[in-house]
Amino acid sequence: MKIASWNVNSLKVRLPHLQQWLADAAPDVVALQETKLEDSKFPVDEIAALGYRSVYSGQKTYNGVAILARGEITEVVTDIPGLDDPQRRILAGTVGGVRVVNLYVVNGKAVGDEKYAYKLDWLARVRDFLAEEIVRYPKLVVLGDFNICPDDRDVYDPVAWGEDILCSPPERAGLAAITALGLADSFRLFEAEAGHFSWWDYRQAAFRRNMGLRIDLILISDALKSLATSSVIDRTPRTWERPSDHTPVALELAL
DNA sequence: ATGGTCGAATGTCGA
Repeated sequence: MKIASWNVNSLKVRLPHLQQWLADAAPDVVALQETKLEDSKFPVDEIAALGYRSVYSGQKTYNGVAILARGEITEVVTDIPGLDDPQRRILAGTVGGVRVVNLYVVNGKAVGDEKYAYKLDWLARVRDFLAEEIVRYPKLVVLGDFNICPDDRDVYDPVAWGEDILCSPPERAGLAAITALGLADSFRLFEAEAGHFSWWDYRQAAFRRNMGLRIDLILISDALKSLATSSVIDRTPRTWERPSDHTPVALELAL
């Protein structure tokens, strides 16, 4: 089973890339972020034509998450229980016995900004939700755009970046509180080296210069760790014409 | 030193 995550930065603009990538990479499940589409405008038919079912929780202009899968997607959840949040940033579903939780974590703008406070609170709420999910669903995958670099290996210039947004200690602590539930950063099960990124700014020719960050993560529970056979970043779509600023990441499970 | 690029929208914000 191949499970992927991709922040498409507008599904309307990126639909051709998604169609191409589904055909090339043939994932069983894909979590999308920043679809920026109202549910009534989700391209269900175009995606069905490629053999995928869709569930989605969208909003106009901002945010929006979706899960596409070859199999049936059940037990869908679109909100953190108890959190009244109009921003569409979380979507959970069960596919082939695996619980998939798709996250579009708050960016936060800058350390100290009110959006930063919202980010830290949102992360804490997600942690509490996942603490319940992992009990109910031992085979748990939590993936998406985390908007946090796990450590300095995930930053092109960690000295220059310092403790700014996406790398501040409270953000990393928020992520650590989630991994401490028993959720491993699957990419690091296979690759220890620095310099592997999933996002590059559109400005300053950042992709060409590999000035990127690894902020798109696939976390897996202990029950799935022994089944993981690879976890990679697929840079190819970032080389295409008019790309998303993020490129897909993908996990292979022996399931 | 400061702004640089996209997307959605058509001002300007969010990333």
